[in-house]
Amino acid sequence: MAKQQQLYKGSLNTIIMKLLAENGRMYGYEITQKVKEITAGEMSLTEGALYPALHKLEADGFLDVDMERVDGRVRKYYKLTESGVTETTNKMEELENFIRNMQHIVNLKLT
Amino acid sequence: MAKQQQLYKGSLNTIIMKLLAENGRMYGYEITQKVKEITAGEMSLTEGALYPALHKLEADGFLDVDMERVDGRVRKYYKLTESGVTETTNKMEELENFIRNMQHIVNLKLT
DNA sequence: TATTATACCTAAAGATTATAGGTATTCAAA
DNA sequence: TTTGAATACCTATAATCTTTAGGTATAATA
Repeated sequence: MAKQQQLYKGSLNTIIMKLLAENGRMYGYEITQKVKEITAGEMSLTEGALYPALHKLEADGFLDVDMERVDGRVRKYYKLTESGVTETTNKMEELENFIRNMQHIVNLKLT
Repeated sequence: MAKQQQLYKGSLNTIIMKLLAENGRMYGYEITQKVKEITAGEMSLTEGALYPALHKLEADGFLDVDMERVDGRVRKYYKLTESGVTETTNKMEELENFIRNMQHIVNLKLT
């Protein structure tokens, strides 16, 4: 079992929003599974961080929700609002700038 | 004046230690200037974060300090200890993993 | 002489994530 | 059949890290 990669604080919202941008419509648990799948288990979102983050993004008007009952269980599907799309673009720019600057600072060569 | 890039929380120690690894011996204020210079002012370390971070790294045995009086002002020069060198390697691996995973998650193309 | 740059520092607040619980249903294995 | 794992949601509290907003002091510059 490889050591779990800790999230750099500030990256969670970006992850959530970009996944929604690419997949259109997702529910919380699905997002956690997607991240595990994409990173081969190296990263996993904790639910204690994820759900409050989703609620905050919704409260800020970046996400819309609709409930759906599937196989006897309720899912809360989230999708980006219009301002959520704009915010996603901003977050992505921030991430790209951060990574670019970090590359320069730590003299990092990415493959 | 472009918007200041916020640090992703968790990256400060990595920045400090990698700069020390590359430059051998630096003092706090010098580190802040170096980051500004490298990132063309896009990033700047706040002193309120930097100095406590340096003290913690020293307390954890990753940094050694010696004082020096230069032009009537005291500088505290820091350098990596042996375990600091090891820790720097670990931090760099973490950063590389984080960036790689983020690239996959957000489908990011870096130039 | 007043301001900017250099050089250090700390306390408190703010933001974000982790830990550690909780509920409830479905499905598979024992 | 009941036990455990997976699915699916949630919250409160703690922990972590950085920002904000101060502070002191010297040297150089306007």
